[in-house]
Amino acid sequence: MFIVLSGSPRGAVTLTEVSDDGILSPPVHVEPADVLSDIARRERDRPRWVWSDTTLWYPMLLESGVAVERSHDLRLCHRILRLAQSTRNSELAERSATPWDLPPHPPGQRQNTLFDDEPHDDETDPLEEFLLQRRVLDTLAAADPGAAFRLRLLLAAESCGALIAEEMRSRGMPWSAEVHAATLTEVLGPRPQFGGRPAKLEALADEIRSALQAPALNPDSQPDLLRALKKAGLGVSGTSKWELRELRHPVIAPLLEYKKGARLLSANGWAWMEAWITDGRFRPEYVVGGVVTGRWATRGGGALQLPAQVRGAVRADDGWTLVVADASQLEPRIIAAMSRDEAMAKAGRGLDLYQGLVDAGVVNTRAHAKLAMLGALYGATTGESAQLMPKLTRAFPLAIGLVEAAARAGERGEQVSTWLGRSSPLPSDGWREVQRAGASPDATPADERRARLAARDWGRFTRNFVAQGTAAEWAMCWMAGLRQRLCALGDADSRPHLVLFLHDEVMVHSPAPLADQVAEAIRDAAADAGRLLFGTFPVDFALSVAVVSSYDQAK
DNA sequence: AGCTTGAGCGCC
DNA sequence: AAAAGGCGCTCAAGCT
Repeated sequence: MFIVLSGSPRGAVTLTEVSDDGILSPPVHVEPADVLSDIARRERDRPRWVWSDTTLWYPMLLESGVAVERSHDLRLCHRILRLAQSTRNSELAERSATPWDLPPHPPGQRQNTLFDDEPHDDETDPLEEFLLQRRVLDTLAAADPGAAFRLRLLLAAESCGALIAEEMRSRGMPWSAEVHAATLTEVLGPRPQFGGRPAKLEALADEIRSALQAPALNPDSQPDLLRALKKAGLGVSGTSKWELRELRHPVIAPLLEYKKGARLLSANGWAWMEAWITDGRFRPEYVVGGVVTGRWATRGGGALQLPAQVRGAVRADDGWTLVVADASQLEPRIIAAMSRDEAMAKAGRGLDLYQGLVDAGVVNTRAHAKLAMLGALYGATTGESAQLMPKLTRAFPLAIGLVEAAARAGERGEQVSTWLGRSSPLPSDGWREVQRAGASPDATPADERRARLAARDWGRFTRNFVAQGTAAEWAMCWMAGLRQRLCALGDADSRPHLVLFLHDEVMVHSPAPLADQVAEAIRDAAADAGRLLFGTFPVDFALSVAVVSSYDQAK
């Protein structure tokens, strides 16, 4: 059963029940004061809540301690359906753009008036949109039941992801400001009282100035630094650390150390801490579906790029513990399953698929296995990685064939789709124009070259899209299943809960005595996700699971 | 003064 | 040694 919510999250709300058969009950009007209790009461029947945008509706509920089990996020689902190859000719895809096509609202601006205005017109009415989406899926189901099943699974997983994102933000990641501050002081020196560089960083800057004999140098200025390096006789084209690392000169060591410190200061320094840590919690804003492939993004805080340096500050509360799990070599296992490549699945039977490649005699070393696999997933064209590719192709023709086919499709300007049916965007008009010019009878060699390079670029993108996007689907199913299992553990006020999701990694903050049960739930949910997507195909989704008191102890 | 762009580097 | 997919964030530089 579905309940469609329309109106404004903080105002009066209209609820319409829609049965699984599509029968509508008369709409019920609820006054603002009664909305929370009404939703909480109806949640006992475990409906799927249908609303315009989880980020608009769910925070209000969570603030009042109301969690919901299932939802359908119309905006996220619309974006998937609109682009999907499998619903290509549907009434939804053929419509001109509506407000449902808008990207997620900009940072800080959580009130989106587009869906709050009352009354809604047909274009913005949540019930209309929901019925439209149902029609599209029903039509697909009649033509291709399997595709409809997978797409519905994707929409449910995406919507559940949106719930989880808000729940994680509501609980927050446990963060010790004391540990973080101690790390900063150790690396940078004490926090400057009146701005300026911290002492240890300033000392390094002085070392750099004297090593380069440039007393006025500001090491933060790329052009200044580049000029000074060249003047000191170093043949560099930029100031990046991977170029500097190769040089032998007294300035290199302090310069690299300076860069590392300066990076820590600007990205995760005291200012970051003041902006993002409150009451011992880090609450980043996750953007579900923020990446074209279906991966999540974040807005502010950089939660998905926490450097190893500061991970020690993620610490469980007293009496609690962190259960951290990550899927090993997820994307290779995904392409093995998608292509039904039994040989590659067999190589991934243990924890380490790369070692499995060595044991199967495909390559000589683990490092080669990793390099070759990354080349296959990202489309390496040169270097050692590309040279290893033929070995992979011989050993795993199905899996490699799958990513190669995705690359060729992209080069032709076609869409590709993930296992559950999320489709890649079409290339831009500019790209098509470049292809047209390159194929024209009076194309110059430069035109042809430009077309070839652009085609290859887009092919590398579509190649990676199918693997990265399907991996994201597996991860969302994993996490949704885990969330369900965690609900059955502990008491309401001491329940293990997700606090971090990082593409192929999850972290659960758990009462210490429940850690083993949480670890088991994580493993069971991973196995479930594999079966949900790929049925009985024998591919292992291996996990490494660690029970730790702080994040730096994982791995 | 305020905006965009590019370099650089952190994560998967 | 760098490369090759997806991102976010910050700073300085360069622009209006």
